Amino acid sequence: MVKYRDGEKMLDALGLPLRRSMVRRLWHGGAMSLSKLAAPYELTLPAALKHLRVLEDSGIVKSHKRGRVRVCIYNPSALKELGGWLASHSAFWESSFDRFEAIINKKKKN
Amino acid sequence: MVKYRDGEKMLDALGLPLRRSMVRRLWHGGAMSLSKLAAPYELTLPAALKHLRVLEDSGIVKSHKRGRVRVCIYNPSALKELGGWLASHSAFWESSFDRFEAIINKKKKN
DNA sequence: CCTATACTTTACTTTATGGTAAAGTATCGG
DNA sequence: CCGATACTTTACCATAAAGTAAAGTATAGG
Repeated sequence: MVKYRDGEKMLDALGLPLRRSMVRRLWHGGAMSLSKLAAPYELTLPAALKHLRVLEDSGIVKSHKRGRVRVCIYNPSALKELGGWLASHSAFWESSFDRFEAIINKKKKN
Repeated sequence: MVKYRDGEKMLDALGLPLRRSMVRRLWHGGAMSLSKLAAPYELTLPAALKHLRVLEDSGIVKSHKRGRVRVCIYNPSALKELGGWLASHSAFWESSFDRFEAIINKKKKN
């Protein structure tokens, strides 16, 4: 089961057009190596790896090493769950609101 | 009817924790003025206005002037539609993929 | 009217993060 | 083994976007 914390991470991850495009590539083209994933963009491998890590950390993408190749795979269930939450706009917004407000209030001087 | 283009804008808008918090405030606390919306954060009014504009442009939030006060309102249907798309991961990903790839390919020299 | 309020605009400054190059590590293929 | 390949790490840079201050506009209230 995914938690609302992952919802936040997913929204952060999807906040960049480039990363959304990478997700689409994986969703469209199936599993592929990091190099192949990065190929259409004017990106060095380190940059592509950084973005992959953000996507992986959010749960939208999975990856594993097969020899010297990093195989990247789209994880449909992650966005399906995020979508479910947004559609019903319930648990996700409620709980993360409280967390965020707590931080903000601590920061303010009153 | 909202288009997939708005889905892109919504994801861009929700890509910042601060803006997500603002959406939660409006969802939680109902309609409020820009000043009241901005109050919990260490933000000047111009900065808050910028973020409001991004949210408004995406359709997640609506606003109108009532005298000298800008009243901000959460629009539940926007995120509901985005959620529906993500949950069914179909139209949104398909169509915006083509658009984005076209731009990328034009940029690359081959 | 006159002052205060509530933005809004303009013209910047600052900083976070997206990007790179270069060197390092691990695996493959002959 | 040995060179080539496919990342990975480290250290740094460049800029877009988030932020500000200051001045401008419009409305409210006495």
